Amino acid sequence: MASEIEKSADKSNRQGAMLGILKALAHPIRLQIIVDLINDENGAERHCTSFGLTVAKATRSHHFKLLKDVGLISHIDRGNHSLAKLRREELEEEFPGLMGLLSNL
Amino acid sequence: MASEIEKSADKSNRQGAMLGILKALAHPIRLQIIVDLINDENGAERHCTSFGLTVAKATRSHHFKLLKDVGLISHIDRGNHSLAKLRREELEEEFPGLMGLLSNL
DNA sequence: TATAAGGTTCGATAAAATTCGAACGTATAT
DNA sequence: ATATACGTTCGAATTTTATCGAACCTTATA
Repeated sequence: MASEIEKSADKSNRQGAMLGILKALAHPIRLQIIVDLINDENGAERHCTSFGLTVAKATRSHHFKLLKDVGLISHIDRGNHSLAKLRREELEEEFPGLMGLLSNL
Repeated sequence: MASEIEKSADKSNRQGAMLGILKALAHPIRLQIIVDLINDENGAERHCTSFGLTVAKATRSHHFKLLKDVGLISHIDRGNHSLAKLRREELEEEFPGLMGLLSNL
């Protein structure tokens, strides 16, 4: 059973996690990536190069790392190939409505 | 009737508006303000000083201006007194699910 | 094995956001 | 009318993000 303190901590972590997600989404490139992934078929895996980003590869890598660090995507690294996959179910489970909110853009 | 181009423009503006909102929410102080307002009773108006923020008044003013500029709150300025009100219905109309998403934090 | 093709990391630079004090403006109260 | 309280604006300093080239690493291919 959770004490008041634990519940409060949960709440804080939850808000912190949401803050991280909001920070990650608060950039046009990263928002576009997530919107694209949401509108893809469920479970789709996409090459990092398939989003038509017009930035240097170091910058692209930076943005994908950020999205991965906050849990928006999982990143399959095969050294040569890099695939991005939306963590759809996990996100819907933790923050119901987030996917739907971003799917209408 | 909307042409394809107009629909595309709408889409882009919509995403731009959402990007602005995400940027506004991507700061702990501003997120806390909005979460507090959401959990208040509908239509509540609150003094800017009632959120317990520990920043200088210039900083506080800056954050509230940002929230107002992206349409998250309306700002009633009486010279002396400053009240903040969540634009709940308008936001729910334009971005269904946003209020609900932030109400569970 | 050697070569090429991607992706990541590092270091430096540029751009954006945050913060605050000071000056100013506006309303309320004495 | 004067003083006080509160909010905004301005300017500067600090901090955080974003960006890119170069070097490096890993896999695939000749």
